[in-house]
Amino acid sequence: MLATETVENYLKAIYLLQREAAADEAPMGQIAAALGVTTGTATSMVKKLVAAKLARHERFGGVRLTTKGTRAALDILRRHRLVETFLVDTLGLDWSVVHDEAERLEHAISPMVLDALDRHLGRPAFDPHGDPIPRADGALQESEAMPMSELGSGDAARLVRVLDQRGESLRFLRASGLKVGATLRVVAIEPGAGVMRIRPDGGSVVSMSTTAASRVLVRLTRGRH
Amino acid sequence: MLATETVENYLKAIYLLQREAAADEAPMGQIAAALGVTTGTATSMVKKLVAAKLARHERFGGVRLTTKGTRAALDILRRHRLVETFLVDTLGLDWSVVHDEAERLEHAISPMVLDALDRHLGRPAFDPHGDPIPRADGALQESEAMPMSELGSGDAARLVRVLDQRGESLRFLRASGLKVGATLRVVAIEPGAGVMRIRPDGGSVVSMSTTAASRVLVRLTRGRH
DNA sequence: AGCATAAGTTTGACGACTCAAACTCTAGGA
DNA sequence: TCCTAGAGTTTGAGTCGTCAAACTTATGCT
Repeated sequence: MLATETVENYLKAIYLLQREAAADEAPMGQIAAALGVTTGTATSMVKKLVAAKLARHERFGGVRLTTKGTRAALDILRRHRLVETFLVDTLGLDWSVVHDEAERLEHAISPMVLDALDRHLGRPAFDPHGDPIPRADGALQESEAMPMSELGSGDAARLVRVLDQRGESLRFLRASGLKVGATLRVVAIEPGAGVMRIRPDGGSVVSMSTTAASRVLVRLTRGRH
Repeated sequence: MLATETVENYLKAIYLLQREAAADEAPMGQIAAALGVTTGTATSMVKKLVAAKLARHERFGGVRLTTKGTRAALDILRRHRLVETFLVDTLGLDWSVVHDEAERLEHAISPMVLDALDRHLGRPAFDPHGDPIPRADGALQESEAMPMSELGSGDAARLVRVLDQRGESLRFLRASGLKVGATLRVVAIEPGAGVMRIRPDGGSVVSMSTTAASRVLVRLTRGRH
């Protein structure tokens, strides 16, 4: 089906950037940045993906995966997220380190090992960061959630997903008692300072920038309305 | 410390061939065969290992790892065997398939994951084939054992290690009830035919060539003397 | 409209790993 | 001793993924 480890990385990066981008297209520069290569390198690799019918691209435009490319990207994402779940649930590693580890392991997992892993973990639907794990057939169920930054003062909510998976951010959240599944309450909002104050249940109040809060997704349990 | 996946594969192959070879040197042709490359390729890679002080080699001679190379090879072997143990013990895969899977995974395991895996498995000393797992410091304890081919008629023994790890051989052994830890008895030996007949405890008699039997190691529990 | 700047593309080169094929050495008969 | 078969080496070339640097296009500001 698909080829090298490098190709897998490009597909995954394009897939994720496409989800984020407004135009549903991944800009070449961001693909390059995501992979840590020069834009020239990204351009020539994308050319290869296009030749393999994994992506579409026109000169000076954005990159978009084909159905085939999307299917392959979801397969990689499935491997990545199952491996992360395994590293946290079975091996007990901290969620702030598993992303990088999974990045390496995801390419070495065969379908047989993947299925055994899935079974061992009880066929989980979400990984430790709350990201949905694509099913083997490529189905992906995003969970309903809103950015924590949109909560109002006094709102109570449950944390369901963390989008920013840099180790630094994850360590801050864990240290604050903000993990997936935790409930919390908005104590105060200071729009001028761009800061909100949050109290996780059973923890003490922490301050977060609105920007950081916008990358944490929650589900409202009791609104202020 | 060490470099690419390819280099790791060469080191592991040389280490294993060196153990087997009479002269404690790995012949170039066998290195090439083990890695599935031409001898020309092996020659040039070995040249690189020598430049990195991982191996010694003189023109038209055999290859021998340096202390540094041996240390690196043991590290890879540790990863390989721990992964195999994990695949069998935790994920429940059959021992006839885990070798190839571990071959891919061993290169993607970081020290942190390796240690977590080791802890999760209870710091095992042997893998599912009975091969000793090198310790993190490079210590390796070979178990005392003799080839099953050296048993005499009527001898009882426990199977402690399987050297031939091709899927075909392992499937035969498993189907016969001959797994690591099993006890067995030699029913008959027919030197002319080069065949011995074995009865695993709780199983029925199976025939094996002396050659195949020589690659199965046992510990005598009751001799015929 | 005109132009500077940011974004993307192309080109030429390189390192890692590989092969095929020509070549060289070693060792074991006759 | 000589010669040859087998093992090993060398050379030239190719693929993959990468970079640096020269070049092209698009965009947004004045």
